[in-house]
Amino acid sequence: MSSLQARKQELVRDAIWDAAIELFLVKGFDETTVEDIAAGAGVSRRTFFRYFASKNDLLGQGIMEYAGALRETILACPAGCPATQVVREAVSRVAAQYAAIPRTKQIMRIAELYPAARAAQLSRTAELQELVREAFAGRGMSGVEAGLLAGVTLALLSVIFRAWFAAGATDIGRAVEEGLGTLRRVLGAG
Amino acid sequence: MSSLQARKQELVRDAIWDAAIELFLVKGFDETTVEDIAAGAGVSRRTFFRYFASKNDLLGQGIMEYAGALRETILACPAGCPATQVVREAVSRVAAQYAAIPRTKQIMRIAELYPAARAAQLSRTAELQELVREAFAGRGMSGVEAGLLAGVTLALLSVIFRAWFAAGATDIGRAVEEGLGTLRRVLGAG
DNA sequence: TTGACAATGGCACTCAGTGCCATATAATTC
DNA sequence: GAATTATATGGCACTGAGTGCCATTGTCAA
Repeated sequence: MSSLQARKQELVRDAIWDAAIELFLVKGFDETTVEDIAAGAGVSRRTFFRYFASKNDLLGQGIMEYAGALRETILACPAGCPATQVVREAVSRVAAQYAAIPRTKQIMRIAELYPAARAAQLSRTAELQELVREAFAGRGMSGVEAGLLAGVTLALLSVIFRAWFAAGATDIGRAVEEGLGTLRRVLGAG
Repeated sequence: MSSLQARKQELVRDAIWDAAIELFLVKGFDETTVEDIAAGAGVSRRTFFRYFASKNDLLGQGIMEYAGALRETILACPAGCPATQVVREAVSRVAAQYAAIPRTKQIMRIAELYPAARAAQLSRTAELQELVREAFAGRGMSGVEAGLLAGVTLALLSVIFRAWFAAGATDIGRAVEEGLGTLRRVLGAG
């Protein structure tokens, strides 16, 4: 399915995304209207909404694109696989994928600058955590286990991205191990 | 500050809240407009926005009312206090407080029924997690530790509320212990 | 080339959210 | 108790988000 239409759609989607990020960084998130973005991308306002459900969706869609991969990774681990191993694989894989998207850093920068943008991203993160919870529950875990592991998984992802964003490059596999180690150590005492 | 004005404000706030919950449960969340709520509370649309920043705020304000208590509990623990103890106290205290609010169950019911309402609540939960993270960081922890503990804390709260909502009453102290135990067990292997 | 199908643009509409100002009600002062 | 000052409210008007509808344009297949 790489027809001319599909490629044009990808082009338009990218144009919208680029125009939006540019404007967010220059004018600010709240000050940029959908109309501005559409104009910047050379497209009508109406068309914008055919690609993105909302202005916030511009920030969240990148996250959600990999929700499926996260879910599959969790469900793909063999039945007897210990929970930490599942978390390890899921976090490593998704972090690596997400870090590879060029727009990720710019989006994190925008979220860092503007509270409304940060709120939009946090909202998506919470949504993603729900999906992860359901995936863990699908592995035959109790609701409590699934909920806690989902929390741990997303917290790890968040911590890793924070480090990755702050320090430039990060060895993601190593960061996951350190995070799990920290968690064990902190929870172990008391 | 329990003047006549203050008591009237409380009255109006409650009237709006009650009207909103009633309408959400009867008409549905998306189908209920701010104008409906204002009319139901016997107040103008403009006045609604003087009490609540948005329709979503009706669902989130209950959560955020206790953000301060959560933060203080975390910061109040003595310096050498182990992290699990901090988490234990924070979760226990806030869970008990939040469970005592009459509207909590109805709001959870609404969030259960309507995706948009659930999204609004999740958004607030994520916001709360940020505050908790900052509180842990304020205890002199590393960013990684703070991020992970905040994730664990909110996951525990979520799990406990889920149980509390499903099963009617729950021994919150016991639930916290079980949650922490589950977490140690699950993370210990592998 | 023609006909089916998808993408786009433009229009109009509802609703959220906000600034502004006039009015009414409470608190304060004399 | 009357006058004055704050504060809460209501109404109005405005911008912007998001959506349904339809005419138009461009793409694909026969």
